[in-house]
Amino acid sequence: MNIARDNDGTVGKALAALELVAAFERPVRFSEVLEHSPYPKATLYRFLQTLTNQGLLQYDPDQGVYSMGMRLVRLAHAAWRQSSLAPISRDVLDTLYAQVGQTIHLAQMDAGQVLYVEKRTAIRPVEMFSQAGKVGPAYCTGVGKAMLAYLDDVTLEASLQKQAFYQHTQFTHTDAESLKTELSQIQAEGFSYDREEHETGIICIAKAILLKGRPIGALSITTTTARHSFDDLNEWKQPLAQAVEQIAQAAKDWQFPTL
Amino acid sequence: MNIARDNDGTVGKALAALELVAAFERPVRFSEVLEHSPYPKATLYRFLQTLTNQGLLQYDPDQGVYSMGMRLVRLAHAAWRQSSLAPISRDVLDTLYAQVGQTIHLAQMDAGQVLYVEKRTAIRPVEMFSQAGKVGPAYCTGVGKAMLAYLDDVTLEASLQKQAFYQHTQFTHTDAESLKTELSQIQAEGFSYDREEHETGIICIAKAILLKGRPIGALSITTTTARHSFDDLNEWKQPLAQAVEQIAQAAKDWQFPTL
DNA sequence: CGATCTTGTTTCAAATAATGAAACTTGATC
DNA sequence: GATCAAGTTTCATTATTTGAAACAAGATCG
Repeated sequence: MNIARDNDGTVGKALAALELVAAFERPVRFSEVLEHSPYPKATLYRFLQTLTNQGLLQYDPDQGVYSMGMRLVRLAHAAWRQSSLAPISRDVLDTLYAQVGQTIHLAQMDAGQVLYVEKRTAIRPVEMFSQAGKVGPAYCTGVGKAMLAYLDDVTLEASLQKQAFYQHTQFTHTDAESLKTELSQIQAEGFSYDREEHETGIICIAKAILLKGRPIGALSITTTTARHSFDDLNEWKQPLAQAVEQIAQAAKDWQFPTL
Repeated sequence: MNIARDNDGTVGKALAALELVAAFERPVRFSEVLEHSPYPKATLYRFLQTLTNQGLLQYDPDQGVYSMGMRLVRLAHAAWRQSSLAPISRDVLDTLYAQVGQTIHLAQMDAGQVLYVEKRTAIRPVEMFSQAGKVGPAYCTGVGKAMLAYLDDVTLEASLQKQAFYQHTQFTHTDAESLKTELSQIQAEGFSYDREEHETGIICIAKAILLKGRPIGALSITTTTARHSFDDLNEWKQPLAQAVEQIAQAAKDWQFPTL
């Protein structure tokens, strides 16, 4: 519809408070949240109390700290099952994993960011950034760029606004222009690559999953420079494309809600 | 600090509307939600709009249906990481699984129900929200009874009120009294059993994870009557107890060295 | 040992947002 | 082209939220 501003009344503000707590990634005192909050003391206090009552937060009286509530996990389970690509992609991912034996990620777009919804880990898992439910940047990941490449102009601009363009490595895109140039190439080629743009030594090949021409997700095969060269990535083009096609087909049959 | 009623204003009501959608377990039309809703048309309409704006719901204009939003998955990831037992239990579960080779569940209590936060199976080692986030009844599962057995009287009564006592099988407890009797035994013995109370042919042994005398979770080893007898379950007592002890220890140490 | 600071909680009148019956729009159906 | 169902908007009324300030409860200090 329009820009997701604070026109959502009390609910929007309460959720913003919830995000404040989430951002800490650890249990927090009331005063800590207050420091980072735009709301006055009493207001924030009541928000946290309401959220706790509702099970969206947990309060530990011993330590006097708030942490994220388990009700979210229950709700997320419903979300994951009914509107992520993950459940319908299960078998396809298993097959693809059996074929390539590398780490596989299935991701979707969420608020300009990449949201990982499913994963298959390599036999010897390299300890790296990613888990289902985890979010990552779009501008410097294979799956992120794959999806960006197929967005319509309006949505793309909105998404680009949200990119941090933080230079994680020497290969990271640091501005929208150079990223856009690559997005054109990706659309032309149909495949997207992460050439150590997010983490040194980590590379991947990715491909967008399209429904009615719009990207509903992306699939990637990840490896390390220690084990494979950039050229090696192309050997997975065929199985990757096939898996993407199968998921797209399944999504079509499932009448998956478009973003 | 009292019964979680509607004293949570707008936020509580909006979340109730979200639960309405979640309960369908599939994308729903506005009118379908309305039928099950205590709110008038216009009110519910605005709730769904707000929730959609906030990414807690997704709206598919083509089909005119609402489904659960991906923002929940993102938030749940934070909850799962920072306040579930799952992350700190990882290694312990791996070890236990290697020892017994049976399906393992790690659960916590949430609103009188059992919330599964982690699982190990032979087929798929890492499944996040597909299995984690699932809820089950407390009165007829091994993990549920294990936790109930250690609740204080007040909390226990509140939890018992929420049990459905639906007779899943011929072995299911159908009233609070018979359940209470078993809870005493469980507390005395330290172990809890599911003797086909939830599903015919499925049995398990479970043990509560205690912190300061209070149950913070439970761990179970599940098998089938086809493969094992009730007596066989006791062979896992030792490794199960050890795993529970290790998780309890990890939870204790996890008390944050306040920054 | 009382004073002072820090952190968390409650109060209450004013400001704001939520409410819901009813009217309206849209699109499908006969 | 009339009828019906589903979804959306309006607007005066009502109820909730708001936040400065006062208050309580520990800590820490002189």
